[in-house]
Amino acid sequence: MPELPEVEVVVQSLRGQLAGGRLAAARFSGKRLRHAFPKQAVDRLIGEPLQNVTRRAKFVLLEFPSGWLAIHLGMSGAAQVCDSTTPPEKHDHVRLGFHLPNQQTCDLIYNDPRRFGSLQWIEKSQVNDLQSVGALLGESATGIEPFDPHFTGQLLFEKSRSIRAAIKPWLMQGSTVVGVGNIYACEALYASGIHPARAAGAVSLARYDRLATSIREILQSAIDAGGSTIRDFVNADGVRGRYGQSHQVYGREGTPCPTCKRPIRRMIQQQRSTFYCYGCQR
DNA sequence: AAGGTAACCTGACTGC
DNA sequence: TGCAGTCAGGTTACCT
Repeated sequence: MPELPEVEVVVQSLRGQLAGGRLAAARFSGKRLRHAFPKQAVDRLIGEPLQNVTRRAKFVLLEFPSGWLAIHLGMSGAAQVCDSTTPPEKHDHVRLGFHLPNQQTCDLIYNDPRRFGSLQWIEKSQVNDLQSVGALLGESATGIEPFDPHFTGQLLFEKSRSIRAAIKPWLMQGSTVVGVGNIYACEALYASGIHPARAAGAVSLARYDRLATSIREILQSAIDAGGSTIRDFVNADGVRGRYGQSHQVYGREGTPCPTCKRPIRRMIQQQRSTFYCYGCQR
């Protein structure tokens, strides 16, 4: 479900709805997610104030005085804030009850049919900045944030010199730049005219400059549009994203390329669909 | 050590 | 109506 824009949209709506809240209760379905649910840590969190909601790579970070509760939405996860009386639904796995400043209460519900997502706990004592939080969460969260001013074409160029693998799966790994998943990798490569199967180490600095710019612009436009909804993405208010209407190649196999009118093609890389224009991308 | 593959899951959709 | 096959926004353990 979520790449960086979708996660950012969820973070922003959670931040608004949970501001000033204090964790009051936690329930877990018991079903195995990607990682074991950190039950002990979450139980100890009860009573602590939620200080902030932020994002690192594709993780939603709920910040408490003692650490971060990191939520990953996997492919099909959703984090929504509901009234405490909202009845449970199928695939609800975690329910966090909050007391809000105005004497109100609400529940943050984590629902995930495929269970590729997870909740992990990062103790603040072992970590001092968000960069190291990412490193503790996994390989896919080790790269630079695309909106960090240090993310440039020059950086992509330098990091890619010894890479013979295709540029698209290399980008998606998250060890160089984080948050670029299947949709936005396809879109950004199309926007910068780079063939997704080209070896990462065989792309020039000038083209990496264009790619870095495209990545930032496309991610920002997607955030502004509330994210992409392919089938089921909703933000924490249950609202769907509108960026899907702006996809130039993703999910558009057979339709004419917006630039040269040749049909968009689909191929498989690392078991993922890649959409591209064989005329415009070299 | 880089790079490819299989695996983790459920649900929606297509075609016979 | 049903059944089989395909596909889906991600990540990582495990091969070569």
